[in-house]
Amino acid sequence: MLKAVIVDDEILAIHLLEAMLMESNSVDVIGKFLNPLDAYTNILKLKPDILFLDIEMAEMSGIEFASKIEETAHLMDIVFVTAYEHYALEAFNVQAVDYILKPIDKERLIKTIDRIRQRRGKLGFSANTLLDEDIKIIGSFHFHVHSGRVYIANTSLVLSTKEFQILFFLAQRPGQIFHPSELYKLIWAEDSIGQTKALKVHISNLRKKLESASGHQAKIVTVRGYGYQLLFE
DNA sequence: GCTCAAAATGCACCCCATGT
DNA sequence: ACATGGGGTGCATTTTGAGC
Repeated sequence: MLKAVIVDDEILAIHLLEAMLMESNSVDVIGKFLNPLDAYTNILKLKPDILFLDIEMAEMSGIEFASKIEETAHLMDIVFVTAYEHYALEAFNVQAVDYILKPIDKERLIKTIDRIRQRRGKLGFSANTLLDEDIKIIGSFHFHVHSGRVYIANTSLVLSTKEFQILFFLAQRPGQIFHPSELYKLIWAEDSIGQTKALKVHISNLRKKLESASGHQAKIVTVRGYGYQLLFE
């Protein structure tokens, strides 16, 4: 049974998430906090496996909270729960294992829990194990967030920062099509203002690297007039 | 802290594919 | 045939990191 702590400044959101976690029969909620400052002082004692964290809180943002937690010796899997998708990249920069949008979909939550359990099983670590780097398994990819490396089919892919961000973003949403300007905005966190040439160059480089490493296990497909999507074989 | 080299990123241009 | 969208290449600029 995984131990979880929920931090959210809305009591209803906490109750809803707690109920869903209890129904999953695989997660035990050992702490609930409305105030992130209270949570911070207690979380090191509780030593949870998973931390469900709201991003938009009055006293301290979830991103800021996660950064503070990262500085401690105890590593836990952080799952951000928010109503806003634009926080996604920032969230993953602070070791988020997953990112769930409100209103929470129960099946999506179960998948997240399963993935965390699988990951912990694979890596063989318990709640108090210190990892060298955070590994996120998506499809046939293993993303090593801290080193910026990606492993696919036992082959290591060396990517630049932007290439990693693009691939990481697309891999989390396989089959979903993103218009170049939309993708640019999400990765660069600013409007492309019609300038997506840079993105095209990175996509081109990624394709070459993906093909040499994985053959056709995963590829970035252009849907003419609509955008790019990542497909797994 | 400075310098220099390497890597990353961005941009311009050209070519190709597709739709009309 | 033409217009448009997309991909590839080469070069310029910026950023990063190592060495001193």
